[in-house]
Amino acid sequence: MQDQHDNEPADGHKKRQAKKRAEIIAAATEIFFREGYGRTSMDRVLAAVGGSKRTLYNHFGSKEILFKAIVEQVSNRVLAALTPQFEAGSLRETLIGMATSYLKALTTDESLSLYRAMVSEAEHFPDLAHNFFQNGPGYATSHLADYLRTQADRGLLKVPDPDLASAQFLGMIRGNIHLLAVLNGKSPSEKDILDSATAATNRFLHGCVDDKAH
Amino acid sequence: MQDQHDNEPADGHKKRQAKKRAEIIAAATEIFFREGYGRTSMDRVLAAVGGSKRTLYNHFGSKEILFKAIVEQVSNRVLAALTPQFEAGSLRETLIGMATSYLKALTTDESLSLYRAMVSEAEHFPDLAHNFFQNGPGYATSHLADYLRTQADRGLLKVPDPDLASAQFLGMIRGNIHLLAVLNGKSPSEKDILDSATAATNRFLHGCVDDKAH
DNA sequence: GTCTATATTGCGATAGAC
DNA sequence: GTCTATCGCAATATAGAC
Repeated sequence: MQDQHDNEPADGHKKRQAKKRAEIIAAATEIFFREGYGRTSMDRVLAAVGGSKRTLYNHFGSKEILFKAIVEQVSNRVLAALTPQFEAGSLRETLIGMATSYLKALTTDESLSLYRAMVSEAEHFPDLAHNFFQNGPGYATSHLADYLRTQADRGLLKVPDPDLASAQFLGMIRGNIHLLAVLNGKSPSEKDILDSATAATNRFLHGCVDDKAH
Repeated sequence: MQDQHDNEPADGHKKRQAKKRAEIIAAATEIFFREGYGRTSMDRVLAAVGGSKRTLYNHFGSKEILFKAIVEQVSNRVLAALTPQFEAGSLRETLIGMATSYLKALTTDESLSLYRAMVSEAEHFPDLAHNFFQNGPGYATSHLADYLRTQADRGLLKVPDPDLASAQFLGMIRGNIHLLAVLNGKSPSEKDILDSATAATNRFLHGCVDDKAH
């Protein structure tokens, strides 16, 4: 290979670099989220991914940088799934479907790990914690609020403050299920999720819907 | 037997020991909760409390033991305050008062620190995490459930499953306030707390109360 | 590989309580 | 004076960031 310009690596080189980077992140993610930031050592990461120390530090200049890269990558996977998805159907059916998918996304292994990491490291990585809230729970709240607002405008709901109502509803959906999963390290069953979603929707609606039934 | 058994040290010695123990715990609590378990070193604790390493290890044989002692002590202070307190008054007033005191207790600096520590270390101290849930959120839930059950028996509430309703209500009270406080590290204002408590109660009641008003 | 940090222990001296 | 808790300092061994 005599010829490629030294400053312009060919695609193959970039690909190899990207592959290595992905391998490091994949291996490190598992360790960082299982052991926590403090207990995770770069040596341990290196042992898992293989290769040389030099390579590891060429990709990620420090432990903090590696951690941030991990969080960013996992956030992109996890937080998008938190956004409420509305299917067609009655108001009640829509809310139950949304609540189910929200609770399911929230209790994924990866989601629980990210939550633990953000709560643990909020003080030392305030920017990560801030982004986590904005793109995760915060975005889900305001997105659901938009839906509630449209339904309120149609007279189907009585919610003077859609953002507040949205946060209430999401909080009710989580109930104790989320915290239990966080502390126990195991996701709830499908049945628990569906039950909680249904019950939360019923209680939320019967407090919001204009109840003129005699 | 003119005096105490030879194996039982006199009161003065015990008192000095107890004082030192309290000093260690006080200094260590601040560091463990601010820095997290992993980042906290015994040397750092020692520098804060002063004295000798041997004394530290005589009181607490290891870092883990010290951490457990801290969690136990803080739990006793914090978790008791989480238990819903019911004052006399109408159902609505009672629930608002309960919600307010619950949310206030939940967003204390110490309560937030304990929450972070338990979430962070749940995997490595599963017994602590289990006790935390049982004596904290779990106990609060079942205690409120008892109250809801009595009100339901009197026909004032329509709650077929008081435990579920209790978890829903408490989740609604927390809304996003608790997570925001956990991630930001600062407690919400009195106004935010009272507003959330009132709004949650209103929504909860209008979904439970038998709404025959035409 | 290097250099620092860290958990844990040993031991003789000291000071406070009886 | 006799306990007993504490102190100060050194040492060991291991791990960790870079």
